[in-house]
Amino acid sequence: MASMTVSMKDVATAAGVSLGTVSNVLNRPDRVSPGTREKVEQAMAALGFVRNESARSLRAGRTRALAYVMLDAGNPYFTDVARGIESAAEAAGLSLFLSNSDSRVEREKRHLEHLEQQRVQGVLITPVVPDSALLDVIAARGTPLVIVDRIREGDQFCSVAVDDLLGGRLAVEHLIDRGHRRVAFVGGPLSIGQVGDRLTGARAAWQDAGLVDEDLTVLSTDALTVAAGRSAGERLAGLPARRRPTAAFCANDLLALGLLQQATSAGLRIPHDLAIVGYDDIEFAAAAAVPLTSVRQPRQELGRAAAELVLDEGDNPAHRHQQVVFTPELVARSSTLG
Amino acid sequence: MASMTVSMKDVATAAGVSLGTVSNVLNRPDRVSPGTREKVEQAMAALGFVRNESARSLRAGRTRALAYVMLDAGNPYFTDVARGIESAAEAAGLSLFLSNSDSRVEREKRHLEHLEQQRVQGVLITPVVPDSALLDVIAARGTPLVIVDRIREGDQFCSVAVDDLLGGRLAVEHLIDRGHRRVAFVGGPLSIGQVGDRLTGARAAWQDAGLVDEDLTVLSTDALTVAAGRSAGERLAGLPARRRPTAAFCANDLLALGLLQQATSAGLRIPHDLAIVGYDDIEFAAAAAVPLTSVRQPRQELGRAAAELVLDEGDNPAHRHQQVVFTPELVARSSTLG
DNA sequence: TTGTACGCGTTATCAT
DNA sequence: ATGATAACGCGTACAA
Repeated sequence: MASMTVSMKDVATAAGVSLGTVSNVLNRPDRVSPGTREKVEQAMAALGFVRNESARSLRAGRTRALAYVMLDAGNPYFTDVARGIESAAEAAGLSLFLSNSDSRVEREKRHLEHLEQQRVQGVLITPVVPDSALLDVIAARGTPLVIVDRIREGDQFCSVAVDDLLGGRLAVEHLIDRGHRRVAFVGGPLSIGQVGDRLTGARAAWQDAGLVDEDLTVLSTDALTVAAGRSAGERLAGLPARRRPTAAFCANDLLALGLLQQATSAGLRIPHDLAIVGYDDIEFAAAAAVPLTSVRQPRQELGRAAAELVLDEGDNPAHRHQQVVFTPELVARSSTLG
Repeated sequence: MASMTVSMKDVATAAGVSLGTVSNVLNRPDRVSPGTREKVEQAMAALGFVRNESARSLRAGRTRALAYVMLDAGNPYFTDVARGIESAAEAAGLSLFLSNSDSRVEREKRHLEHLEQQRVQGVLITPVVPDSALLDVIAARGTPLVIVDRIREGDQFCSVAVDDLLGGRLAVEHLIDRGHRRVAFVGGPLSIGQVGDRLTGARAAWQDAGLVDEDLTVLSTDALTVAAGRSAGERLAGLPARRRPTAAFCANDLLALGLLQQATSAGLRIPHDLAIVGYDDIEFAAAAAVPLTSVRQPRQELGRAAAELVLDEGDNPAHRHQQVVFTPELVARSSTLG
């Protein structure tokens, strides 16, 4: 109905007090006598007064909000990270704006521009391309910015990530322990830092075990999705059994699930014919028909730590940029333990 | 570095023009001569000017943004709906604020209050409790509000949903066609409208086929999650084979995946010992080791339609509230076709 | 074509 | 304890 908007001035008039008093009721209730406070509060309720956040932000110079630009909202990994961020934001009395770049640079750019215009207190982002110049521009202009899930060297900003070299190592050491001597690394594009690091860690473990490079083959994929996993599964299942790797280490769980599904439907038994290790340990990993061995990352903690870093950068003049690295953990399940 | 913020006034000074001219360059570029425009644009670039959205919104009386309050950001179903909303928002030149109530009323309330304070142009919401009075209050105060995934009768607001009665019917008719005569409905809490409707549709199909009520048992769950599905699976697998239903219709895919996993690990073969139908057809449904038969909902279209309704309500004085109902579709896969 | 001035709703400072 | 008033940055009507 009433498209008319109620302002503090209207409340003041209705309550028969001045504008300043209404403001005091809202912001320093102790500075106003119980009687007038009561009057004002009743007027607010009667008129349906709603604070105008735009005006507050304008006055304050910044919004009471944080923002997280997700790389892929469809990936439960990132929604878990977002949960961690939100819990920290809530504790700080801030709201959280979520947006989704969907791995596309132009969408990411659009979101970042919007957020800068909103004057959010801080931006958390899992960037499509971590060394995008836009990030530096934003940070240079004064918006606290933290990179999530990716380490960037240099002192330009803070970042939080999980040790992907170690994660790759854990996965492959586990496979070697289980007796595998021909392993495929499934993932891509390799230009994605996480993917490259996981592969590097995998190779290091392989070499440390004295195995030859050729037996750790790389099956490169276009994307880290279930569909890409399926197509990798086709390629793998198409190989003659003698040359086929006995195990696959996938750069994330979505790939692993796609691979698992395709391999199963091609008649391979998991883990007997093909063992599979995923990465991220999303909830669906444990729920797969063959529960998936995976490298678990402390997602919520990652998000919380990131949020605390932006907040510190915004509030603490003595803030120093830092790189926080969490430690992953292997969770062994049926897909390798048959 | 520079925590100093650049305003249009600064740009005007730097470019040697007046504030109004800078504004014109931004909002009506045609009303300004190429020469001065050039000067102003260079000044903006040099100073790193970023428009202040708070000031714009204050002036305009509303934000250039829509908001979607999701019921469960961890459920891919809702992120797909969000994608549809975003595409419509983008087409209208608006940004989209995503928030997640996580099925908790107090979180939903908090988000709604924030959004009202932001003066967003419209709120889309999949509510925890569809008849919450808060929704009416917000609508009454003038914020266009559309209910997503739930029909609410009465003319208070618009809503978009998928026909859950039909969906339940499709699922059970399919099972009857496949020869099943003892079926379990798995879902809950039944107080959730969608769940109740799907059950009602299922019962209708059951009765239409002349089957007796007792053979359509209800396995009630606490939540629509993978974990709840697993525990339902335990209960089901615990029944003696003679009494056990030969098929389960789950109120959503997460339940179905949990059930699938638990039943498999309890030694049941899918679909031979137990056929399973899910609901939503999320990507993981097709990717399960036994690909899941599911009832598909047009998620992106749902989101787009909802967004168009809020926009219409905001822009079109002749707007009339309406209830849009989409039609679901059964996608048959191995979990019932074995 | 360009400049001036006012108001959007809020907060904070300064008087009273 | 309360009231008056000046910003915050922007958009626009109006004047020049």
